[in-house]
Amino acid sequence: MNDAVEPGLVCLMGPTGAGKTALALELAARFPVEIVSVDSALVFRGLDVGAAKPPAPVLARVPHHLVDICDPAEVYSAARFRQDALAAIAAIRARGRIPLLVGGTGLYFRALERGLSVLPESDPGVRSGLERERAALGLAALHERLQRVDPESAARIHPNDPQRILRALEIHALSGRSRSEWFAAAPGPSLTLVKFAVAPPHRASLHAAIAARFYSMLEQGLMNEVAMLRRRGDLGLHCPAVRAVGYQQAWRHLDGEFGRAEMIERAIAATRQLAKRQFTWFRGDSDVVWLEAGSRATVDCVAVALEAQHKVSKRDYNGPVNESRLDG
RNA sequence: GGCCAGGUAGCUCAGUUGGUAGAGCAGCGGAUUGAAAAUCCGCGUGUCGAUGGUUCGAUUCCGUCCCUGGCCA
Repeated sequence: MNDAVEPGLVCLMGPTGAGKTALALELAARFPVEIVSVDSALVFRGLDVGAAKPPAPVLARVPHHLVDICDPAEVYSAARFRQDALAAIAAIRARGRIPLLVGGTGLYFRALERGLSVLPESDPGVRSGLERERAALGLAALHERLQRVDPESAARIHPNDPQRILRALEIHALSGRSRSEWFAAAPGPSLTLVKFAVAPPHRASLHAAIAARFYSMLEQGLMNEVAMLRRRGDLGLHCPAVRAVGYQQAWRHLDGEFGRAEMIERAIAATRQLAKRQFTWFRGDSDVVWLEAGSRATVDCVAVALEAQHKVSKRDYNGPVNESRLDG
């Protein structure tokens, strides 16, 4: 009714290994869709087989956004994601095409949907200073300091959670204002998402798929990929890219921390744990529509949502929609 | 075949001077505001190998048997 209202963005969420990519590609064959990846690992160049990145020919055939946009030495973030995703979505719509958001990073979906508070960006200098203090004084001392500068955040952040304690202190050091003061301001504008989540019928089948997929990653050259990253010399376990599931375990194995069999066991377990945390994000969201991976009904269900989008995009933008894609 | 050491949670093991047991890992649930595939929090009933005996009471002590590993034949 109101043309100023953006149509809801169709999202495909789900745990790693559930079959989101296959579903997205099937939909891309039927609709003028461009995929916006919502995945904190796919952004990194050089993380390919281990991150289950779609292979190059697929990326070439179906437009993908927010894949291979960051060097593994850099730190990507939810804030950058929000900015990049909004730009990609606007560009896709301007082309008269339909953005399809596909991924498993719950925080990124939330950042899009609810917005983020305006906060000072992380600063490597301040961060490493705090890391040194942590090593010298201990985490408890830092939590006590947070208690003084920002009691509200200190109450919310567990004393054993170094990442959040350091970030809260960083915000204060950078700006002189506490994290909770920044949070008090309204977050950026929210977006309407039409959310579908895919999952295998049973946890056991997900676990089996995860294990099988890791062995196939090894066959496809995961270790070579990691060796390549190591050869650069500027990466390490402190890099978010190297901490990614599978890469981290391979890296530590090559450091001599444990043998190959243990690496495999740890990597598969870490993947299962990742999938569980992803479930926690999506389950907590009451307006997610759950679909069974790989079924005909699932494809049709998302297709209906995209169909609605397609009408809207034609009406609102009247751009150069490629009709031949429709019955592709 | 003999001797020795083991058989306790899905796995690796601790423990009970006799009152039916607890860690790590795994698993499960949760949190999640510029690292999020990260970071953190919570959750522990298992014929204590089997079977007889002693005992008010045995996973614990004793006997026998089974299984595993090592050494000796």
